[in-house]
Amino acid sequence: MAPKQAPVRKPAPELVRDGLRASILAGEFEAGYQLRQDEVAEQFGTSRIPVREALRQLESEGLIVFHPNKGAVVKGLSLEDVLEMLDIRIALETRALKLAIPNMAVEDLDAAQEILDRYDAASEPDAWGEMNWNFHWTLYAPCNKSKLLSMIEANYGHVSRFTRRQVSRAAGKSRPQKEHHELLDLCRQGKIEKAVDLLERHIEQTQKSLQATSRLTDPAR
Amino acid sequence: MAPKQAPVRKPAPELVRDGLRASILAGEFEAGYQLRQDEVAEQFGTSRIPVREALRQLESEGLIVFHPNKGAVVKGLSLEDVLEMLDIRIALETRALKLAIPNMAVEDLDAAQEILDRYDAASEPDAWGEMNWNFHWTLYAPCNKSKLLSMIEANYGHVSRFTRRQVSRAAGKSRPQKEHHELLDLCRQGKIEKAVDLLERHIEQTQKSLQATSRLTDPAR
DNA sequence: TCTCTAAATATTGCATAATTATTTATCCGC
DNA sequence: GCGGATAAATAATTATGCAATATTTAGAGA
Repeated sequence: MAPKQAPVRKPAPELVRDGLRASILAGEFEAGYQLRQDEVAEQFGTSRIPVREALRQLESEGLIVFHPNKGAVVKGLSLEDVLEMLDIRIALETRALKLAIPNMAVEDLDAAQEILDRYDAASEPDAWGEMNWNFHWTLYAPCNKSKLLSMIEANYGHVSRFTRRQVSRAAGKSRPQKEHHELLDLCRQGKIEKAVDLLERHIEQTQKSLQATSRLTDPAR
Repeated sequence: MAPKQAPVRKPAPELVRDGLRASILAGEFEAGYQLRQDEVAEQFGTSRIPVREALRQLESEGLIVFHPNKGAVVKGLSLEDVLEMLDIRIALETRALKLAIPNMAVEDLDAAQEILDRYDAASEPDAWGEMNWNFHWTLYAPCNKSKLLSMIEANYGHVSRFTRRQVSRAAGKSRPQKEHHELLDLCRQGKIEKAVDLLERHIEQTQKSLQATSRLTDPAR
């Protein structure tokens, strides 16, 4: 039997879902934007049926909201919502870190170190976000818990959609980066409790930065 | 203007989704059971279109799995999967407890106490599960984080589908219940760190019980 | 009897069509 | 002009139908 490449044709609903999700997370739509079904259908070259299935999944993921008989709109998040998602980041990521540290290999630590070095060298704030996340992810991945990791990824995607530019600039680079180095050191030394505590404070710092910048942005609310 | 009751008719996909989810979580289907679209549609008195939307949502929730061109089956979980979900319980619930304790009112503590008293009096293991969860929930609810709480609820639903009978019987009543009393005391005294630590160990205990009973159940694997 | 193949059957996937709800436009009285 | 009712247009929702894929059954040959 020839090792025939499985002719995997992804079902339409999944293509639409993945495409829309990428667009939404990339910030291509503003909050409240209405996703018209025939429009999306035409864009993906299908009928509205697969589109509706995709939209329902994105609804379950919390990216859009369905209004009965009025369609789906891209979900907006309040400051409180984002702060809560940062609490969820703390919850999930501290657990992942705790489980990951005993499993960390030298390569994992080296990879994290390398990211930090590049981070140190980088000057444009726009690049910080991605490197920041790569570093965190490198620390969590060794926990080897696929569901936990995918929840972390999904939650971070939501958060970053709203904090992308704001936080990294506001918080600056030096303080978070200092904490990153400390965090990596603690991982190296296997100091689980201290590392977890630091990570918690590290993300709480993001909460504070966000609150501070938001207070500046809309002082009335 | 008359205070007319809004004639809110829930859309079909949501009815089907909620109905199927309840059935699955109640354990009415065994893992691997195929949910035929015609069958479900007839059961709910609709066509297959809303059913497909409901199934897609349940897929996103992790309750079923879609196999292209073969339909949807109720998802089964391995021991590792359930243990991982208990890790997620620890992650989410320790955070919720930490945030809840400063907000706990006397009524919250009294409600929790009352559940424990009824728990002490109950003799049938089948009732333990629900009371156990009511107690935990009462401790988390004051955190006032709706998304965190709904994640906790969803995750617990998945776990309990597989641990319902197994764990509560295997672990017995006395040890978990002793920990419940301790936990409530720590909440009363506002000892956040100690309470969180105890909760973590409490759920880890469930992991151990589960591993122990599973080792007894299928010794080969 | 067993196995392989092919027809029959069942089921999914998706497009089209019909229905229903909502929004927008138009008209009329004031 | 300004409401307010009515009609047209628009969009969402759901039903139906058909093609594609998978599964089962039946039959032929060893």
